Amino acid sequence: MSATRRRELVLEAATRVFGDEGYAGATTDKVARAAGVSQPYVVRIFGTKENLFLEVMERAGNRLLAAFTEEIARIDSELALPHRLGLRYVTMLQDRGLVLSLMHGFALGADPVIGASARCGFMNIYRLVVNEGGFTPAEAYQFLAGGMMINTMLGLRMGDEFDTDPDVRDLLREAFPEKLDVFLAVTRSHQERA
Amino acid sequence: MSATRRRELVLEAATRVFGDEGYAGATTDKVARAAGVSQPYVVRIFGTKENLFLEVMERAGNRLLAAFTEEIARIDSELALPHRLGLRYVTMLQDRGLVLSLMHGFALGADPVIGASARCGFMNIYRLVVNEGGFTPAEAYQFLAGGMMINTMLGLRMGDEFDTDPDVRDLLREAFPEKLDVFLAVTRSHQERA
DNA sequence: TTAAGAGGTAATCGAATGATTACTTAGGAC
DNA sequence: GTCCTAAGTAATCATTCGATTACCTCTTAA
Repeated sequence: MSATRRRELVLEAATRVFGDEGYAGATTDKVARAAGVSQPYVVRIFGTKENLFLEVMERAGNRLLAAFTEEIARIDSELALPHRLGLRYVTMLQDRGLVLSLMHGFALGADPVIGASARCGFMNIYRLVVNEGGFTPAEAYQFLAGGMMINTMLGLRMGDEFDTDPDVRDLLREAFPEKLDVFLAVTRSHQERA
Repeated sequence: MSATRRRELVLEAATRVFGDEGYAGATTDKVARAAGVSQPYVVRIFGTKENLFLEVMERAGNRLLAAFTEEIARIDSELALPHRLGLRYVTMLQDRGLVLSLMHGFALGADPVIGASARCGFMNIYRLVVNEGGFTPAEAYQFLAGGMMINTMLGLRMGDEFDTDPDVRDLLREAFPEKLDVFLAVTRSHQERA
């Protein structure tokens, strides 16, 4: 297999593993197993585990930027842009580990190199919705806050309790006023992992 | 020193360490050093590192519940309750690592034991503001989303860029419309750690 | 035919880490 | 005084993990 294709497969696997276990909790061996290659090869492709995580975060940030950019460019919709971006974000939860890897990175701001990259990635989203999407800072804040709440619901696997706790049901219905089915489907697909 | 007092000191130290490094990234040795005791003693007090983290999360959740409960009981204020709870939350950021430890736990929902505890702690807050604070589910959602956004700004150490990036300034002014000074003070006190 | 380079792995190493064991010390109770 | 218990540590162990080294195996071009 070509090196670039293999590299992409490893990045996808790493995204899932880092999303589940976090930076410190994940191991290069778990990533290698998930990608179907040997552990030394993962290290050889990316140099260090830290480098691999940085690439995972960068890739995730770029995917979000690309999706939002595409949505901003759409004109064949009567829905308001914040609403459309929110729907688009929920759709992206199906890309397993994508936003969870970012969330783990967002909690590691104390790390000099990971923190700097995470701050940069976050602000790129902010700048996009303000500069290209025409959001006011207040609108951008509200949009991002909703995103962080969705991240938390995903990270907590809150969907696992949807059927057992009526309060969870109420909360998730607020967090996902339209695409609750998508979130619950994502939850179920994550459960199959274990 | 009495065992209970020592135990409390270790819990405080562990809260800071787990807040900075996360569950997997933290080590019992770092906690021990921060608490001024030996590593085996930390293990002996709490049995396992996982147990220690669970106690840190539980303690943090209880502190939040206590503060919100107290604020809900206050009647000598003309401010709306969501507003007062938000101010109270920002005040609690001064307790170093408290909310960051929770945030790390919120990203570990895939872990069977940590995840269950984290979900429980989160829903306890939700239930409090709904049942005791009289919030509608929509109000509770908005309140919690703001909290998750604040957690993210703290985890990212976004305050470090307040002076260098005007977009960061705009965003933080939205996230902390009143107590921005408190957040920036917390940021600075965290920097002194390194 | 063969040499060379790309894609990949097995074996292994050193450091870090959670946990265990055995030991030490201080302070009452009798 | 001495015994006993609670508080605490030094030494150490087994495992795990990231990284390194040496090697293997195709394909391809001269």
